[in-house]
Amino acid sequence: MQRDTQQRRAIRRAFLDAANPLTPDEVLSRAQGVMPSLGIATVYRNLKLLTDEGWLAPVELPGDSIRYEIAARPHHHHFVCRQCSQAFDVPGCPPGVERLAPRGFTVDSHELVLFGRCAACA
Amino acid sequence: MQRDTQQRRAIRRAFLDAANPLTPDEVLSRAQGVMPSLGIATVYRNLKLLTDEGWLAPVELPGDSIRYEIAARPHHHHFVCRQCSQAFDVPGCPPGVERLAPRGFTVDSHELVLFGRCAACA
DNA sequence: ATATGTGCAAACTCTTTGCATGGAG
DNA sequence: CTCCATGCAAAGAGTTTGCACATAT
Repeated sequence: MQRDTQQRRAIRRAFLDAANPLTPDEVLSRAQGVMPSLGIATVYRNLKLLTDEGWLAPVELPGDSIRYEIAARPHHHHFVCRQCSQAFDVPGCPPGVERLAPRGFTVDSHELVLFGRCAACA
Repeated sequence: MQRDTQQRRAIRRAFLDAANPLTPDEVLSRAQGVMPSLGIATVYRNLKLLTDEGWLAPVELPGDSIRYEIAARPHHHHFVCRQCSQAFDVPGCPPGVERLAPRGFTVDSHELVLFGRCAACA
């Protein structure tokens, strides 16, 4: 069974407070605000655990480490700022995306990433 | 100035012969067919160099190492097979993709990745 | 002849794992 | 009191860099 440790609670809190997908490092520094002794290995272990559990979903955006976000969010995509390299959520999805696949290929999911400058870095 | 070494020629050949974007490792093993003494460090150095030159373009598909492809190709996207983890080119692009960005954000490029089973792994 | 390019090995970064200790139940 | 979870440090994977030697020009 799963224990409700301070570390795990701090990590979950980090995601609940975040508006964007977070890298392991971002999770570490945010969660250390509450739990300063937290180590990076624990972060990785919990990211894996919370993902297996279905609470987190991996967001594999190019360029950086893998990020994670709370799984129970509606379908959306991401914008990555080339300046500050933060990831932002983008609502919506272009229709008909799955139909681009070549004949004989089966699409089970897709990821769309926009690159550019975020409002703060513009 | 740039020297036309056997190694560099073997690396360029690997891309000219490939139909898909290649990871550094894939480049190494293909180019070693022609140049067996080729080392991975040389591959990395040349990938960087050919990219800076504009001959290659990085394709940062999630999940794996970064891949590269010849830059002078028409705009297209990619399909990644979850079984064999190869990347395939997908012609076409859904219209209006750039308009998904939030107000105040500037889009300079985008990447669309489809995931699933390729024809061979289906 | 000269300076760029290469191969090797060491350094680095990111992630995972082993092991003794700590804390939730 | 038990066992799962944590922290630390070491081990792995992928990538980059320093240095002496090779080679394209």
